[in-house]
Amino acid sequence: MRHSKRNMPTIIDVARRSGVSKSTVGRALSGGKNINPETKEKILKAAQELGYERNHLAQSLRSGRTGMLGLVIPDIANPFWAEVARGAQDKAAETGASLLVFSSDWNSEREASHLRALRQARVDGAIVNPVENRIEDLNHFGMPVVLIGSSAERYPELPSVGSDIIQGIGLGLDHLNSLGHHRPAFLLGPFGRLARVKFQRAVHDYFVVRGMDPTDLLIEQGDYTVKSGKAAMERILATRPERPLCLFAANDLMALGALLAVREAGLTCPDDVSILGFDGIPAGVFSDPGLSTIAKPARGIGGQSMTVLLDQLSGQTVESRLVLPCKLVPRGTLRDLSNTEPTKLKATG
Amino acid sequence: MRHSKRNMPTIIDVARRSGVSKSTVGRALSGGKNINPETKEKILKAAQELGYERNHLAQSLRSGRTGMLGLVIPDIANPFWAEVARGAQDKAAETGASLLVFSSDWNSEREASHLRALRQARVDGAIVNPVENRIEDLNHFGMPVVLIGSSAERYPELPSVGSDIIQGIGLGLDHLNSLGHHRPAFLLGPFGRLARVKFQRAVHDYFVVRGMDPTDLLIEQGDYTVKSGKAAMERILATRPERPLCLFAANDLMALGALLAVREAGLTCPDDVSILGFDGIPAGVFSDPGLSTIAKPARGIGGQSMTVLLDQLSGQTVESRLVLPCKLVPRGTLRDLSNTEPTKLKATG
DNA sequence: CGTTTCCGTGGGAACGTTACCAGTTATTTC
DNA sequence: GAAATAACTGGTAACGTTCCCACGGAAACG
Repeated sequence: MRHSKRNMPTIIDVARRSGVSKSTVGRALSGGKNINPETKEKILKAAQELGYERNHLAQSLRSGRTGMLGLVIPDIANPFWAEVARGAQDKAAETGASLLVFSSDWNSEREASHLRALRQARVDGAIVNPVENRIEDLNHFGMPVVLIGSSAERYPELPSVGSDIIQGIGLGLDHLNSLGHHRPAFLLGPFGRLARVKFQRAVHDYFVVRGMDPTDLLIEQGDYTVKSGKAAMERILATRPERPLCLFAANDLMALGALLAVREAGLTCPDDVSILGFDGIPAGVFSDPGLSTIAKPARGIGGQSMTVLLDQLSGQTVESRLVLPCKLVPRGTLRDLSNTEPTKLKATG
Repeated sequence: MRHSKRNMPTIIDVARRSGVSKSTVGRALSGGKNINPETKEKILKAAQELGYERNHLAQSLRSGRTGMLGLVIPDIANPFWAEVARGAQDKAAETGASLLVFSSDWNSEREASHLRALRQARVDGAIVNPVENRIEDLNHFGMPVVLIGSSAERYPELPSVGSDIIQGIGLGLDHLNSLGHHRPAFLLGPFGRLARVKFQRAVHDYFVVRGMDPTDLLIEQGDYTVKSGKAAMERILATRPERPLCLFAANDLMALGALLAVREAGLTCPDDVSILGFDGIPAGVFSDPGLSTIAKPARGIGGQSMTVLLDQLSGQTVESRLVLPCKLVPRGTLRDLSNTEPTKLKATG
C-alpha cells in the first residue's frame, strides 16, 4: 500500500510542497473565491502529485455538513425496496452525496438503533420508511427527514413521498371494467393493517362514485405471501362455481400464489380465471402467463424522496405530501371478455 | 425539532451537567477502564437527560477509525447483489459498523468515482466487485479491501470471496446423472467472458475425470438474458429431434427463457425437456414448473466477505481466497429418467 | 495624493472527540 | 509507617479541515 492510512497527505503537506499557507490550499481545494488562478493550479498539481485525498471527516466536523444521507427501509434484499434504494442512491450521487443504507426488517428496535446510528454519523438528513407499529416520536428526530411508504400518514407534519394507491386501484378497476370484468373478487392483506383499510375503502369509493353496488363484493384475506395467495384462491375456486372468474390481488406475491392455485386446480389462466396483481415486482415477468399488474413507481419514490430531502436541506420549503402515480402493466393474466358477450354482460351488470 | 443540529449537546455539556471534566466523560462514554462506577452512572444519566449523541465524526477524526465500511457492487437493484449487500450489512451491523453502499453499473468510471468517495470518507475498509475490464490499480487502494465476484482473480494479492462455481457445476452434473441425464446440452454466456471460460472448462474436466467423452457436447451461447435463453432453446429444439432432452444453463434468466421457448413450441417441461439453471434467483420459484437450479450463496458471500474484511481490520492474517459452496435447489424442471429405462440409457451412454 | 475598495494571502481559532501525561487520592506492600 | 502501587481524575494537545480576521499591495475613487 502506498500510504498506510496513518500518514495520508493533508492540506498541510500540500501547502509545504506548493509553498503557500494551508489557508490558501483550503481555498484552492474547496473551490472558493479570492484565489489567484496560477496559485490554484500550482496547488492542484502539488495535491495530485502527493496523491492527496481530502479528509471528509475533518471537513464535516468543521463545516457541520457531512454530505451523507441516511436511508432506512425494511429490507434491501426485497426487490421493491432495492428499487427504492437505487432511485435514492442515483439522485444522491448526482449531488455528490453518499447514502448510508440500513434494513430495519420491520422491527422497530432495529429501526431505532439505525436512526441512532444515523444521528451519530451526523448525516445531513434521512429518508425513512417508518415501521408500522412504532410509537416513538420521529417528529423530533433532530434533522430533516422524509418519510416513504404507507405508514407515513402517522406523521402528518413530516414531508413524505408515496405511491398513489387510490389512483392505482382506479386504474386497475377501469382496466378490468374495459375487459368486461365488472365485479372482480379481491384478495387483500391482513385486517389490522393500514394498507388493507385504504385499499378496501378505495374500492368501495370507486364503486359508489360510479353508481355501482359496493356491497357483497367477494373479499378474501391473505398476508401478502405467495402461500396465502394460493390458499385464498383455493377457497374462492371451491365456493364460486362461475368460471370466467376474476381476482384483483393487493400485491403481486399473492397474485402469483393465486396463479399457482389455478393451475393446480386444473384450470387455466386467463381462460378460466383472470388475475390482476399490484406492485410490479420483476418476478411477474416470468410466470406463465406473465402477471398483469399495477406497478408502483418504486425507483421514482426513491428518487423523489431524495429530491424532497435535498430541497429541504437547501432551505427550500417542500410539499408536505407527494404521491406518485401507479402504472398499468398488462401482461397475460387478464382475459378480454368485452368482445365476446358484451350485451349479456351489460344486462347482468 | 428539539435541537437544531447546530447546538447538539457535546461531552463538554455532559461534563458541566455532571460536574466532572470532559476527560472523565470521555472515559465513561467510550467504555474505558479506570472509571468509578458511581461517576460513570452519574455521567450516563446526565448524558441521557441532555439527549447527548456521540459525534462520530470527531471520534473518527481523532481516533483514526470511522467504523464505516464501503461496498461497491454493480447494481443494488439486482436481486443477486441485493442479497450480497444484505449479507454484508447484517454482518457489519453485528459489530456496530455502518455500510456505505454504491452501485457501479459495471462502469469503471463510476467505480473509480465511488472508490474515491470511500477514500475521502475515510472508511476503514471496503468490499468491492471490480468491474471486469478495469485496469487501474486496486492494489494500492490505501486501505484494506476484499474482492468479491469472478473478476477477483485479476488481483491475486488481494483477499477475495466467491462462490465455488466448479463445485456447483459438479453438483448439477451429478444431479443430472442421477436422474438419467448423462449428456445435457449447455447454454453458456458470451465467448469472451471469463465466467464462460471457467464454466466450460469445469464441464470438460468433469467429463474427463469420470472417463466420459467431453467432446461433441452440445453448447449453445447466450448473453445471460431471458431473450437469449429463449432463442437458444428454439435453436436446440429445431436441431435436436430426440425428446427427453436436457439443458443446463449458465444462469437462471436464460433458463427461464428456455422454459418459455419450450412452452411456445407446444412441449412441456419437464416431460419433454428438462432444464437446470444456475444462480438461485427468487423469480425461479414462480415459473411453472418451478425452476430447478444451482444456487450461489449470495448472502453468504456478502457475510463472509465482511467477516474477512473485519478480520483483516483487526490485524488477523486472512485466507487469501475463499470459495463458498453452491447448493442444489431441486424444483420442478427436471424429469427423473432413472427408473424408467435405466438399462437402455446406460447402453447408449 | 489620500482614501476607499478589492484581491490575494497568511495566521490563528474552532469543530468534538480521544490520547497522553500529570496530578490526587486510596490501597497495598515490605 | 514509609514507599510503592493502583485507581481515578483533570488538563492539554492533537486529528485535518473551514471560518474569521488581519494584513499588504494594487486598483479605483474623490
